[in-house]
Amino acid sequence: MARPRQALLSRQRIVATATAVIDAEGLAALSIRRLATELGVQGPSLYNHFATKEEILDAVADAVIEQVDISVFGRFDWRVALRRWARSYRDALTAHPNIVPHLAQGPGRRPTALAMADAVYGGLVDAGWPPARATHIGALMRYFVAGSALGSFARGFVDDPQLYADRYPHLTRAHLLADHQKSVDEGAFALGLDALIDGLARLYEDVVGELPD
Amino acid sequence: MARPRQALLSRQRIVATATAVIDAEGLAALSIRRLATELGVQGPSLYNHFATKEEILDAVADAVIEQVDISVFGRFDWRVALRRWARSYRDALTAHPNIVPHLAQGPGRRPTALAMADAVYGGLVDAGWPPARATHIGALMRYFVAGSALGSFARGFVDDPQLYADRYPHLTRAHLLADHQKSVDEGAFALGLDALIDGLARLYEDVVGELPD
DNA sequence: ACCTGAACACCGTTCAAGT
DNA sequence: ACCTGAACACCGTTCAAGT
Repeated sequence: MARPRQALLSRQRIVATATAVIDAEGLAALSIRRLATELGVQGPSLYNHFATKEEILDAVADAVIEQVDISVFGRFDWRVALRRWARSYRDALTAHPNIVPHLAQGPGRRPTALAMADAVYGGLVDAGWPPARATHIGALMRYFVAGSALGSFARGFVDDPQLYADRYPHLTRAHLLADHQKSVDEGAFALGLDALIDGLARLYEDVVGELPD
Repeated sequence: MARPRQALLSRQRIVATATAVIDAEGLAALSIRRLATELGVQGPSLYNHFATKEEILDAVADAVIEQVDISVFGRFDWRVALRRWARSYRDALTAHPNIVPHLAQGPGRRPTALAMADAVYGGLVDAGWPPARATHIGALMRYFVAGSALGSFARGFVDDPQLYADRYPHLTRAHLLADHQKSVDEGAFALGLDALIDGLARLYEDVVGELPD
């Protein structure tokens, strides 16, 4: 074949297909050859569009973050903005949980991830938070959201009553968790988000005080 | 050589060496052949002690969790116990951050991880939390702690002033974050832990009420 | 500019052969 | 019981050769 008159590949198509493989079979299942097969080309062709596999994973991660709604900062009270952003952030990550370990390494040079960090930090500083606190809040929210998407808590428990019986006196019903995966993880996230924002709002009143309107 | 009269390997020695390689060079650097070389044997020898590489990673993960102090449950007020456990949990994970993505997949069949889940859940239920809430609290604490250890927030920002200048108006000082990695991550964790436990304590008073002594 | 086949130095795992 | 060499089907990446 050599070079076709119309390019067979594009960065966008590569990223979309990589995302589909990672979603369906996990990070470990994504190899260059496998991805190439899925795209109808040979492995080395991909190196015309990305320098390394790492660059492909970065592009997948950034495309996931592109789904996060950061328009809330500046438009709503910081408590409301933080809550809506955290929900949107979690929704984006739980739609693609297998890429979370890669994405949680930080924004690096990924433009969408940097734009998100900029919006969050800027929103908090504009709301009156001291810069150091704004950094901490951005960090701790990422801890909580990334942790919640990294692996389901409920699915982490094997569905085998024999495993828990006798040995772990309080876990006698843990084998049922997997059946309620979604509501357990959702309930835990909701409770943690409430507690976090409640705790931060109380601190805010001490640190920043009520601002005159 | 064939079989030596004194076994060259033991599960313990394999786990210790695997942990050292993962700590020093990351999860991706740990291959069976590399680990075998480090242990002075050939690759296939390891399969006399572990059935798969996955089992080795499970053993590394469980050894990390073994360092977490779960003796606090039942000995202290649940707020104090939760706080001390979370700190100890984070200390254990941040000592071995590269294994966190594996470990955060849940306890599976790892005995130490199951014992920890049992202690946390039991401690909360004994303190009067309804079972469903106790599950949620165990989950959300894992989200926060695992997220905080998964990747440094501060190190996630590249040390390159040019990257942020102009493009990200609020991140003009982000290139300095890496220099303060430890205090940024520690400050964010401390703030989040305070907010979480404060928020949960307020809920506790609504849900459980004050118990007579 | 963009795709290919061949090649390099790697993987995890199996298995028969040794003691 | 426990270590070995050879082998299998894989990896990510490079590169000269094609159009």
